[in-house]
Amino acid sequence: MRPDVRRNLDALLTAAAEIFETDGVDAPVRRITARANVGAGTLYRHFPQRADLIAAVFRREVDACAEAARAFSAQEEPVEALSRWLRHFARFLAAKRGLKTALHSGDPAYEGLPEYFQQRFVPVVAELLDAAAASGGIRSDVAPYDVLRAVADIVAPDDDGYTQRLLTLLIDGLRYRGG
Amino acid sequence: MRPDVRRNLDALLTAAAEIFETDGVDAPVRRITARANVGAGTLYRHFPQRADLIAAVFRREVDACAEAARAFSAQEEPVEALSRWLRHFARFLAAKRGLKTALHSGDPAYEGLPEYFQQRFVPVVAELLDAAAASGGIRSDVAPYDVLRAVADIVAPDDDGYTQRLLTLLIDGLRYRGG
Amino acid sequence: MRPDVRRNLDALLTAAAEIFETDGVDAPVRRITARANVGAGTLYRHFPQRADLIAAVFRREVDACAEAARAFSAQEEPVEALSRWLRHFARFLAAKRGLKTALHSGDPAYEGLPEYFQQRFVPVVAELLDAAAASGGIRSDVAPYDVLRAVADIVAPDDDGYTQRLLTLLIDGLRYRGG
Amino acid sequence: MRPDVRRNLDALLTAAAEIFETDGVDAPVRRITARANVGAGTLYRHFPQRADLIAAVFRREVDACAEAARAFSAQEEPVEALSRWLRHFARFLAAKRGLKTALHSGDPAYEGLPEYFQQRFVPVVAELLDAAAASGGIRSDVAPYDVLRAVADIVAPDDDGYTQRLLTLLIDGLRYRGG
DNA sequence: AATGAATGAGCGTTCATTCAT
DNA sequence: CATGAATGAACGCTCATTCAT
Repeated sequence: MRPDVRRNLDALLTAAAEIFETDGVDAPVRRITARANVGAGTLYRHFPQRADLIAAVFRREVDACAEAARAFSAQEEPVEALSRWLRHFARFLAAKRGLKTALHSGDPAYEGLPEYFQQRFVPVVAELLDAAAASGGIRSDVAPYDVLRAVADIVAPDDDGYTQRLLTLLIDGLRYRGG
Repeated sequence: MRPDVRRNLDALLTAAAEIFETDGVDAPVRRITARANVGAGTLYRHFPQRADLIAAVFRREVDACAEAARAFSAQEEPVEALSRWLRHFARFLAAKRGLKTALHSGDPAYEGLPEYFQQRFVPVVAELLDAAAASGGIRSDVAPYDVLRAVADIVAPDDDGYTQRLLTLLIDGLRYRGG
Repeated sequence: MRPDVRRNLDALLTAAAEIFETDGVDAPVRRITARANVGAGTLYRHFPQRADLIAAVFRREVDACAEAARAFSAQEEPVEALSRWLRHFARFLAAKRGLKTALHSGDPAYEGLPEYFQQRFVPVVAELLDAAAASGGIRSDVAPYDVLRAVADIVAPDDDGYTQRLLTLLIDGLRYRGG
Repeated sequence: MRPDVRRNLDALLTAAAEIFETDGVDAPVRRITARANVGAGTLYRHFPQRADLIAAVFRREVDACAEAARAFSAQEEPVEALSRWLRHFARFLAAKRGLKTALHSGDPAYEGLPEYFQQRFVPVVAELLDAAAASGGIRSDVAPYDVLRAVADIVAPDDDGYTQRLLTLLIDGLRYRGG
């Protein structure tokens, strides 16, 4: 990859990351290109769909977030590992203004985005749930996707207290069994 | 209030209700005024903020939804009454395309909207929670507002299965108590 | 119609006529609105399709051109009347830069335009052809539409000599009969 | 000429021919370079003007079309040879989407194009006209260029019926003499 | 009080052309 | 010589809001 291309790509990803942080993921395209000092065409060349840019911007962080599950699994007992990681995942989402909305918007501009995130995160939460269920700490009839989506729904970037309380409630729901 | 003013107001509310149902609450203003056979200025006179129109449109239904809690309380035991009403409330939100998003969007156009809904619904859910806690069916350390907001977060108009499963999980979380 | 609306409409039609003359009928919309000192929306309100604007701009002139056939019919013998009017029609088209191309472009922006022009002109040329054929001056097996289209094809705004020579040839073709 | 240069040139010509066939002669440049697996700069090096590319692409076919006149002249009597060749020429143009329009568009991108085609075709039609006039089958006061241009004007790729009828009329015009 | 025409900034997107690599 | 990434002006169009009528 040519160095100037690399430079432009980096500039775009950096600019997009900053803009996404402050303005959310559906900020005007022009703001990103302006910040990156790059023509509009350059952005469209690298990221024909807005979803492609979002995915690219968050890919590393997504991977890191997914990886974190291993550490929790290794260090904590299963239910605690699950709990920790869900909170970790919530923080991840909270930092991405507008991502939550985009994920379930149905807007064609975001096509492919939910799929990408699911592919990465569903296995992670599935494993955590299985381990916790195997340990007898939670019930085993809850789908990984539901949990993932629930956390995404519940995240409130501006109200961490609420998010934490709801996560507790959600995990308690997983712990609850009939009786 | 002059009769023609009254007529215009009614036309606007009716039109907006229909448009909101089909196109969601951030449908173009013009579609509403066109359907109501009313000038754009007339709408802005009565509802300076889009939130005002939404609140007005849904006021009656909000009231009805809140009232329904009484019936549930009278007919069911406390936890069941709570559960029933939360599902009722979820259906109410599911029917209002885009309302959920608008409620937490932070968009200045929707200023005042969350407050209005809270004023009406928080007391309702507070009462249901208190009764259920008093009966020993659920714990007592969960804030009404949190529950309300959680249901709004969780509602998925196009995926009732998910909504129902999550409501179950949420209520189970309320039932869970430490041990 | 309110006077300001009338004024804007006039400004638009005048501006469009001027722009069409110099830049052709697919000049950028913005150039027209700029010249008319009018917002883009105003143009779109009155003329949702570009074809609508073109039709409106040329309507009066189209009518005048069609009407002219009467005078020729009244004053000249049939074949001469036909000949004169075809040249008149050619001049009309020559003055409308790009109209010819637009008429047969298939571009959806020009939808409805050919139809409008045909509706107006086909009867005119049909009558002229019939009269000329009745007088024995030309053959009777040529379709009005073909003649109309042929003239449109042949018109060369920048080369009146060519246009005139070809018109002669075309009319001679009409005069020719087998032997 | 270096073999790689030759290869690129061939690829460009082949690609352009295919694209012109399907998308017309003002298809985006990029589509051509992409199909040829060649950089944009390579195209611009060889064909600084779009017209240069068009001329190069059609050169062989132009030559073949011009050559065909000889065969007609040899096999048919003069007027018939003329008639046949004009229809042949019309088919040639009809197959080149957008060429007709480009020829008389005045667009600077097509600069030089008309000249190239004239150089090749005018002598051909001149000879055919002369022969036909010499045989007494047609008049002798019509310029070759006019006939050529008229055919180009008249060609309608999507309406062969019209094209044929107009060609007949045109040739009849040539046959007509005063009378 | 009501109208609804007008505004015009703002959007996403395309594409001929240039020029660093 | 060739590449192909980058440019960036230009386009058509939308729509919340204002304000002359």
